[in-house]
Amino acid sequence: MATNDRNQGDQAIGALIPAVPRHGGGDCAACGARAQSICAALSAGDLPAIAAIRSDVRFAPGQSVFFEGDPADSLFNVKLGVVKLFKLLVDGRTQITGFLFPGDFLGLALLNKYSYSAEAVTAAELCKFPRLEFENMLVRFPALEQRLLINASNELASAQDQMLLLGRKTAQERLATFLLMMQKRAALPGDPNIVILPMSRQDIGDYLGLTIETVSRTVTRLKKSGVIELPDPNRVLIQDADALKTFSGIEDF
Amino acid sequence: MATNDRNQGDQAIGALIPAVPRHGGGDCAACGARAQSICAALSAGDLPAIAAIRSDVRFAPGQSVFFEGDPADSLFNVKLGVVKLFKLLVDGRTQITGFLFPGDFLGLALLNKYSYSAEAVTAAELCKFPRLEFENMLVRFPALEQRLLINASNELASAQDQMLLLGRKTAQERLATFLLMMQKRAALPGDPNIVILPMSRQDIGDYLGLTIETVSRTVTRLKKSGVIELPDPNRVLIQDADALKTFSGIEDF
DNA sequence: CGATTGCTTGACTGGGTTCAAGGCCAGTGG
DNA sequence: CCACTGGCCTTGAACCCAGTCAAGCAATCG
Repeated sequence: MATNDRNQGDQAIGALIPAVPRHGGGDCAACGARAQSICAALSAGDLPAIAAIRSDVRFAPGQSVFFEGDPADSLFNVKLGVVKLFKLLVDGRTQITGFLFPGDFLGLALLNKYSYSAEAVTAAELCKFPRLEFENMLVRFPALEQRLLINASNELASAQDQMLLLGRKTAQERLATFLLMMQKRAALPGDPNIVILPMSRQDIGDYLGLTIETVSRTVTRLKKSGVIELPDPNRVLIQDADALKTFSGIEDF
Repeated sequence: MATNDRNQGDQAIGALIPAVPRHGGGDCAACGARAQSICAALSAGDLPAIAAIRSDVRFAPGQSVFFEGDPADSLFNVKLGVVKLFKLLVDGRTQITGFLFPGDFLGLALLNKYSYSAEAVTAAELCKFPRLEFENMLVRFPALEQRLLINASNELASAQDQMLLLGRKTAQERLATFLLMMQKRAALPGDPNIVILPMSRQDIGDYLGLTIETVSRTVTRLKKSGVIELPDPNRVLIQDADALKTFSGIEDF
């Protein structure tokens, strides 16, 4: 069993940068995340319609985007930075269900309540859509709804991978899988073998169902066995990708 | 770490009942699963269109519906019985990602490959749709696609609950959560406190990330503490639902 | 500079796994 | 009718991987 009763009050930090939206943000044509986001389903001609309902919101590291149980009034696209989604048990044990990168979508909810919490890991900028207006867009642009379904299917497949990891993999297999996943999503442009870990050891543990100490020890073991190097704690150099793949339990990488 | 190298050849049993489809099955109006299935999104007038492309398939307990990696040519609705979805590691470790009951849908896939395996737990009857024809239906009936998206959102939410369970809950909390979940889905009509467990202890373990022995021991402990009774191994009488809810980590039950 | 924060390391503990045996029941065949 | 068999579940004993508790260390910041 794993208990994490670290304090939960980080969102106070965020108050430094009040997440005030700039309205009718327009200019989706210039959005760096568009090509990777659900908005790619829209033609250039349709962009103004969605630009009219959107706004930008910024978050400081540790600042909360929304809490589990909040009324799900908004949907978001990550434009910049990294966001984590997580669920809590009453005693503070935390499970991070995913890390979101630019282009990723969040906010789908049942019964109009978010079923998980979302918090900025790094400084982040999100594109925000009011729920009702967004739902109108779905009716108007079926391609957008189709894209959302594809999106949800992808997430479902990753969720199942993650269940396999959490239910059956060893600490070393979990770390290896995680590093390969991060390599896919956050490799340094220029050197695909240098992976940046924007999140803390605590976050990695909460994502992999491990404690911070086990994460640290396992990373050290991978380092000592020559599979990876650690120029600094938030940067991993993958020395032997094949070994990592073998450790990870080989899905498809 | 958990290893399950039980044999995988059960589908031979299924050969006794060759899963031969009865074609153009028609008669969706009489389908017992319709109200709970995605087909509820269609009006009575639209039913013939989908009836024309569907067929019925039957499976014996242990018989495989499809394997991870197979070309995803078909989508299915469970009409009768229970089906399990699971993923395997190379050494045989198994994670069941979900149990499906009548009305549940399966088969959404990326890149035209199933990303998990599906197998009948009990004798089961499934309604089968060829992929291409089904996709045409989605274009023709946007309400169906919308329903599918809602469906996927629901599954995603359960998947996140399951990640919390697998990553952070104790054996006892997992079992309590599982029994409450099964009560919701498989309570005996007549007495909502008698829950039928159609799957083996091995399946329960593979779903909860535990070994068969831990499942057995934990069930015994719950029995000894008076929370449940076991008339027989596949039937649970819930004596103290509140205690179960407390044990489970209380989500929303 | 002391204090704080985040990461690492060490020693010990413990919950769940592993290994092994035994019980129960349905099906089978002598 | 009963011995035998094989599945499935339960129980016991020993072990081990990851958790817990507790320092220690390095970088950052008032």
